[in-house]
Amino acid sequence: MELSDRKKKILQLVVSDYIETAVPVSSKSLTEKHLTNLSSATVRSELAALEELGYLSQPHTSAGRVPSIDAYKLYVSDLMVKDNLSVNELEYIKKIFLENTNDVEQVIKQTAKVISELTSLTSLAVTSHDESEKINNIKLFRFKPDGALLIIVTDTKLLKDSVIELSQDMSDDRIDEANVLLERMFVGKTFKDICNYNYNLDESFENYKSVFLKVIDALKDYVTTTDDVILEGQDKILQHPEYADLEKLKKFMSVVTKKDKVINLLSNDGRDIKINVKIGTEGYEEMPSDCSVVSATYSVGGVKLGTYGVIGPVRMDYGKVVAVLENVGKILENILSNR
Amino acid sequence: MELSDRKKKILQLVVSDYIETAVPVSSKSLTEKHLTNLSSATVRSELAALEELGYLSQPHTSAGRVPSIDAYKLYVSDLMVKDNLSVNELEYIKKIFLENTNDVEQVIKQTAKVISELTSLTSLAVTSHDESEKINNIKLFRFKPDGALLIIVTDTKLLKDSVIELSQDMSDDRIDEANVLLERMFVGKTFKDICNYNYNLDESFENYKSVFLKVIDALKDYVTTTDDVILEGQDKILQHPEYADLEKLKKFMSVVTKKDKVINLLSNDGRDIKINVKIGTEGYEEMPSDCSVVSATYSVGGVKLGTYGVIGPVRMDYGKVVAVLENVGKILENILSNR
DNA sequence: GGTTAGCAGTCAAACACGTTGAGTGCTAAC
DNA sequence: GTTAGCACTCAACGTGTTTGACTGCTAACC
Repeated sequence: MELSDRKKKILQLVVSDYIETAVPVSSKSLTEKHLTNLSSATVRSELAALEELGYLSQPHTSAGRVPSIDAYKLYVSDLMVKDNLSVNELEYIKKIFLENTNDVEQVIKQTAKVISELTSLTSLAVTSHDESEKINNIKLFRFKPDGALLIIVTDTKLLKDSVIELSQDMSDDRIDEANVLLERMFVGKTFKDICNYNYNLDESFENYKSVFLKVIDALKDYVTTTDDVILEGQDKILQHPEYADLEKLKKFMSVVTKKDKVINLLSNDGRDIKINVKIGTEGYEEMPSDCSVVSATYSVGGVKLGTYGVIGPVRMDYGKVVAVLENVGKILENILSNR
Repeated sequence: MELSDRKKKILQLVVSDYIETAVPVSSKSLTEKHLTNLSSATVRSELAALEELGYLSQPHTSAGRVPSIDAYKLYVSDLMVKDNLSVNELEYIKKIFLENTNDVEQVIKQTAKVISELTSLTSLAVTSHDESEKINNIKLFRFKPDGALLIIVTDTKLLKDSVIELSQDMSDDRIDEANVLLERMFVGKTFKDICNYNYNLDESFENYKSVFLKVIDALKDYVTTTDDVILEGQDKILQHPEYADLEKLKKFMSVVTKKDKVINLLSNDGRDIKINVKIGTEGYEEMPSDCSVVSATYSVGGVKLGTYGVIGPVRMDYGKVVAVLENVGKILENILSNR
């Protein structure tokens, strides 16, 4: 059933008021603040109708109304006005990304931090290990007698490195030779190619066989390894009155500090949408039910960079959150692709 | 004034009981649990004496006794029995350090995590940028047309890297030549040497002047840059009843997430002791006063690795904490120096 | 002198109760 | 369809009251 325009308007006011104040909204406050041409009794009957439809509920008979999960969903999809970020906020985002755009780790951390700061919510991030990422540059660098650093630069121009053990008899010359071969073999290939291809290292590799096997392992590791999870602004959750309860806080923290659970929260169920809003975390055990997660996946030139998002009370400022996620994504993608 | 043996014994029991239970200890519970050959009235008069001396206090007249800051100090310096870690715990520590002993960042994180896990407290770490650290290996590695990675291996065999911008006309050959010069100039030198020495790059450096200046800047940066701060187990604080109060939690979080404040908390006031115990964080503004910090500085071969510690309620298990810090340090230093 | 039993005193915590006021639903009139 | 008026509900708050876990004190005892 389609809601009348007035019902929509009232529902929108209730949700946005409640998001702002965290207090059940009463018919009186609505007529005083927004609907000055209506009496509270009229609004009351509309509210009763909306409650009948499942969009509102009362904590107790003599309290105002609180939005239901369905109301939030409708609010996000239909009723909400997306925020515009202020010039200051946009400048702040840009400033953050001016430095350190080489180190993946740094970029992710900074991104998560910006998002957390601007939304006043705890932010989450998982790095994507995109199989279709192409290798642009690869090289071994000996840093101690029995160890070398494998440095990989990909499409997105972000650095990755890992340590490779060397056998004792690996001379510097042979590392140089190995580097030539490495370049020939892997530059221009995607991680997927490498995983699928079955390298049979013939006699020309004789001298480097063990090193090459380790390099291939390391490359495969980038794809199969469990994703990195970053958490920023854990303290932000304390600002929200719904988490004044210690038990809820504990639940929240215990989920948010567990890698696999976070990955689960940020998954977008295969749907290919830019911004993913999960209202009410039903189905996520251990999670307090009045939690929402809003996430976005960023990519550069078709290669996924990672998924970023925020987690907080269902009563969060979706307009602002969506605006922040969109803008951070836009700016980040811009900077990374124009290097 | 020196305490009688019995007073010491009773004070020790009160502190350890309170640490365990978080409940003011009564004369009755002491005679029931530990001092079965004394009556509660006797203990009561001893408690009254200890209160007179400033070691104990009562939350209210009809409550048991709670240790004062002075009592904790005496407990740590004189009365406490240091814990022995279980075989399982020792194995757990060793296992953690088996991998990733090359990447500084990883080592620090893991160390902080182990400490947090074993003590059930929030752990803090600051990396030391020790001026006296010697450079073992240094090399530039081009990873994109206008950028190179500067890789430095030090005495402690831990990797450090930073990105150096390259001018457009820097050929690969010239990078190779620069690397030869870099090695000649910096290997065997300490960061201190480099900071103090005034490099006047004569005509033989003509081609690399700009790169060298950048490298020198990067090297100096390692020393002057503000230290990295790591935080682990922030959620652990929720387990302690003294932080059931939201305001305290906020204060705690706001300090613990601020770099400069953490560095301050972990500073050892120039005193050259292995384990530093700060009981009651008086003088640290914004910090709830009933906080303690226990920290230790780890080093390998005379080079400081960093300072690690825990922060939590004054009522923490000092015996356990000290044992964990000592053992983690021993094992870490061992592993790193025997590579 | 140190130790103990007994007893009066204190006070937080828990519970019950009354009051208040912000909110509602319903109804009758406009 | 809208509104004023009124009875009703119930969380929040403040005020007793009771309970029991402590203590300090005192007088007797070893």
